[in-house]
Amino acid sequence: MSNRSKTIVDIAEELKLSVSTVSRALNDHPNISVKTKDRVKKMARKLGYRPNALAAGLRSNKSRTIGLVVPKISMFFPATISTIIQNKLHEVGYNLIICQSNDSYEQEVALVNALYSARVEGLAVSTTLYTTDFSHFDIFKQQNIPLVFFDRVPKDYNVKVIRGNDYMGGFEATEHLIDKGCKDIVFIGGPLTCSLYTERLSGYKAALQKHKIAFKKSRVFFHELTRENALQTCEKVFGQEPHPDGVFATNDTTAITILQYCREAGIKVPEQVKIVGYSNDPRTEIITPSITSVDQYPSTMAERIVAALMELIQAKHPAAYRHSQEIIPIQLVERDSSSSEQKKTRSTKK
Amino acid sequence: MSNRSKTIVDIAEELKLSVSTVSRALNDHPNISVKTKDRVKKMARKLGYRPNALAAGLRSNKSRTIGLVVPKISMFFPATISTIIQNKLHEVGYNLIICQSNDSYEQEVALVNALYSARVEGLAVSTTLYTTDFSHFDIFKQQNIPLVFFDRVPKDYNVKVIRGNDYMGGFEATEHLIDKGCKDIVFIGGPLTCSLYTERLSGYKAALQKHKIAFKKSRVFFHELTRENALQTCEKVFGQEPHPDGVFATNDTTAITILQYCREAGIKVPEQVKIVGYSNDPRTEIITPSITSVDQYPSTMAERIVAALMELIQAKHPAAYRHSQEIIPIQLVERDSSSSEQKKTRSTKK
DNA sequence: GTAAACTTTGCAAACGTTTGCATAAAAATT
DNA sequence: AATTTTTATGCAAACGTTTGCAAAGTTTAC
Repeated sequence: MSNRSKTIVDIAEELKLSVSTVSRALNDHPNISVKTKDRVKKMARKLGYRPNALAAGLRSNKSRTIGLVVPKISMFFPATISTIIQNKLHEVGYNLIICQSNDSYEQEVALVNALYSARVEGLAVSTTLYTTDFSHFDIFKQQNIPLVFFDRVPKDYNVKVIRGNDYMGGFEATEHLIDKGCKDIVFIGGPLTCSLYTERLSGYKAALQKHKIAFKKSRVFFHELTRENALQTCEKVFGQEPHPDGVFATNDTTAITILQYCREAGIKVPEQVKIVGYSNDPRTEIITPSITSVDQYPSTMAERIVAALMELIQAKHPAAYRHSQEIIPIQLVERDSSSSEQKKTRSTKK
Repeated sequence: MSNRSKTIVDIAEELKLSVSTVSRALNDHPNISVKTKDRVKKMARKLGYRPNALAAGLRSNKSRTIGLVVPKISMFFPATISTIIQNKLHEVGYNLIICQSNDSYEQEVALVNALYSARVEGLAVSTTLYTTDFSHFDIFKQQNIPLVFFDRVPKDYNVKVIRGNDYMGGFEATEHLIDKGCKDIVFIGGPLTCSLYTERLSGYKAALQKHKIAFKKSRVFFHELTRENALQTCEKVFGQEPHPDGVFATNDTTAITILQYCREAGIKVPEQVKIVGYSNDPRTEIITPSITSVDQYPSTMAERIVAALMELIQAKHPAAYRHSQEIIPIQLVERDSSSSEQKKTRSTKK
């Protein structure tokens, strides 16, 4: 019993055709007659033929595969982006290899190398918090393989970038708090090695300045935006008077943690302190009081990423496209955590 | 300027060695002297050599890649599973291709074929809600490629299965409601084509029976467990008297929706109706009142999946392992939505 | 000093495709 | 009827590795 899996050679022999004809027939090459195509396809089905993508990729240098590297696929924003990218790519016949760096630089390097080794035709990346050396991507630039950075993007690396308007996000979030009456606003950001947080910080500063509020170094904090770190910062911030009257947390996990801390500590939100988060994680809508957050339109971003990759893959003179920046607008979603109205019966969103 | 990327042939020429020696040197084959290995590796670095996984995979029939198919990577449970699988596989030098079927049977078939075409060395699958024909997996069985189903698993397809104890989950959730005083418990499940829901339903029925509560057909509902469908069911259930005093929702999105509906409609949870969800989605802990849910230990499951794949890959006589079932225990996590105590000051979990 | 054993390297085929070029056959043009 | 054009097919090399086998070189054993 021949357990060996069938190849186009088997089809060719069975039909007394050459392998080249079979190959072309299966790929719907225009030079092959309809009759032959039918015969070949029928025989392929009969023999249970399965194409070997490795062989095809090796020979043609086209793997029909895209690589995606994100910090963590279980976080809301990257998860949403990944979902949509995958679906869009599937529509155009590309496979996606999703990888997560776990915010480890070493893992990112390893993954990028592995993806190159797999000869992906394009790469989309949101870097770790600590990636400042981008030389592991050089090979992609050298070989002219489409390379798109999104969300967390390099600061000084000439490449295609698609990112949210983090400056505006920071600005609007802060100004919103000011509009609602805050005068003493804490900023909690991730490490400044990461593009996102420098931008959001700039926006924060600009809003303060516009409204003639002094920037105080003691009111800004930087650390990985985990629950544990957020709690520590809460201890510092609320451990001594005067309490701030507003907190701008640059991710939603942090915003949620602060809200819970305040609830526990008997600090009323939004009456005593108002909170704004970032990313519009579904949890912000569910918690009580619901949390104002900055929506980054992940689906728009994902669509743009796929579009950019496809453009670059099809481009004849690719170099031209490579160094542009696309900025996706953001939108502040106002909820109860920053409300200035009298508290009224809470209403769930329809 | 030679832009062509370097191969082991280039290294061999440079060093006046044969390609076979170079290949073996790079793979740390024991027959190669340490001295040669060093020379080869140094030269590889110098030339900027990058291995071609397609070529290696083609020749050796070992792609060092695993495929994963889940319904949707942005949902809590599959996202968590994917994250851990990816990390575990990375540790042992395997790549992972994550795919989502979007609960479409056609897409599942297409993805499975693509993964076979990519010659993955193993496949882990959680099926769509509607997969009842599993013939697209036959090729993996025929070719003896490790195949592991998890969570949503086939009912009549002889294969390795790792799943949560959904029967017990259904039983404990229901019994818990009964213990808390419920006598009229609504069950909301997904389509019965999916293994999960038949099991959970059996558990529900068993708990009713044990406590001598009659099973009423009018109190069970089946539909895709989306927010929209949950709202419709709410209309039916709460649109007429008598209201049930308990609801067992077999996923957390549904549980959350019901809670919000009740809040809106002025039905007090848990006083008038108690709610239990399924999966222990982080949102259940955050919402007020927090929702009792069944934890499925996704990390344990993910670890078992990877372990099973690795065992199967290394197995000499693979057939033996193939048809076993592993059942991961579940745990009911009690929260406020099913509490029978007097309402007291709400306390956030530490 | 010769045989046996071991270590290290090389030869060449193989993996399953794709593709440039040549060619045969058929159709269209003169 | 001869020539050109078009259509359909085949030949053979190539993609970059891995690997069974042979062989050369070195060490060990008697």
